[in-house]
Amino acid sequence: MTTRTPGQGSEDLGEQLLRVARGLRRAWMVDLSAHDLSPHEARALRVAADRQDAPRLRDLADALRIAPRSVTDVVDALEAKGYVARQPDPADRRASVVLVTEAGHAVRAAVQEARRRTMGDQMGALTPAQRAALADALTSLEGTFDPGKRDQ
Amino acid sequence: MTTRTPGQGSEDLGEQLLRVARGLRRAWMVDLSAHDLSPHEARALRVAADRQDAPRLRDLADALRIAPRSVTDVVDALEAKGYVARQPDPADRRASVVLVTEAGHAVRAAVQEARRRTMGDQMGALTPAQRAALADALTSLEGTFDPGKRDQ
DNA sequence: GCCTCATAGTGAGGTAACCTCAGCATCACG
DNA sequence: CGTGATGCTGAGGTTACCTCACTATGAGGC
Repeated sequence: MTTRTPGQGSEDLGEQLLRVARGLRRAWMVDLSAHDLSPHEARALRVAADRQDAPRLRDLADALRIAPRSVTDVVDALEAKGYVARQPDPADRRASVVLVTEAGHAVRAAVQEARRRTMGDQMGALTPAQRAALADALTSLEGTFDPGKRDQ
Repeated sequence: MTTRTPGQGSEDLGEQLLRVARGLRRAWMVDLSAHDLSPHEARALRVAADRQDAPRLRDLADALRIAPRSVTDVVDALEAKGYVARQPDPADRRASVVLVTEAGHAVRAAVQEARRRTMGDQMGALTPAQRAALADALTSLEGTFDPGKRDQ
């Protein structure tokens, strides 16, 4: 907590990490807006596309970490764009499941490709050794968080 | 972009970085909400406190990267809490400068200390070598962004 | 079978944090 | 000393969340 101690250095390091993350996120949002998707819409689309059994709205709420009510709007938006369709859940007549349409799979693939390319561009600035060291440090940092946080 | 590629690996690495950043940010917001400050309010307070010449609202807008109109509300909030005071700019009667009050300096110090401690806790999970490697990689990554982005 | 309680989704309405546009006061300059 | 730029703010809109209340179901106890 004094002069050039870990305390001070850590603060800077954390800020730097946040700054870099902001840059990555900004680039990501540019990719998304090119496909006219909000971050939540993209994540919902991804979750729905990645499961073999179509998720209920409730499942999306959990995955996106937002209130169930809010998922209704996200799915409404995706449905309006023709990327998903609601289908009654055969196992529970209260529930709906979210099916990804052909168009939905297409944009989801396009967005993923854009993301891959953008991230590749940025991470390409690192040497393999740097990438390995970064991964190592990030993995250690992830251990400091509440382990009950699922995401992406 | 080839076989066991940076392409795929980079995407994961970027996601991991974003995930870690999300954890840091979450902890930061907890610190902030303990002092009843929004992120923008905290940043505005910091900018105003760090300059020796009190900034105009316009300067805060630039520092926070939000529209000038939006700064009015941020400063309104800080003023309502007694942390800053508007003062007419002696050099330009159109403008106001933002002065940090005693109470403002106090919370700003408290928040900074909390941030330092929180970040120290998280970064403390790393060995000095990991910290150095992380800083090195982050510095390289920062170089890939548009260099015209000032912040914090 | 029926009653009760929990759960899935949504309508209504609220809030926070942005934005743009218009307007006023003031500045800077030819 | 007019003309156009600049600093701030009122009015009002958007987005992305939220809670609360409601309907339709499901599921367990008896």
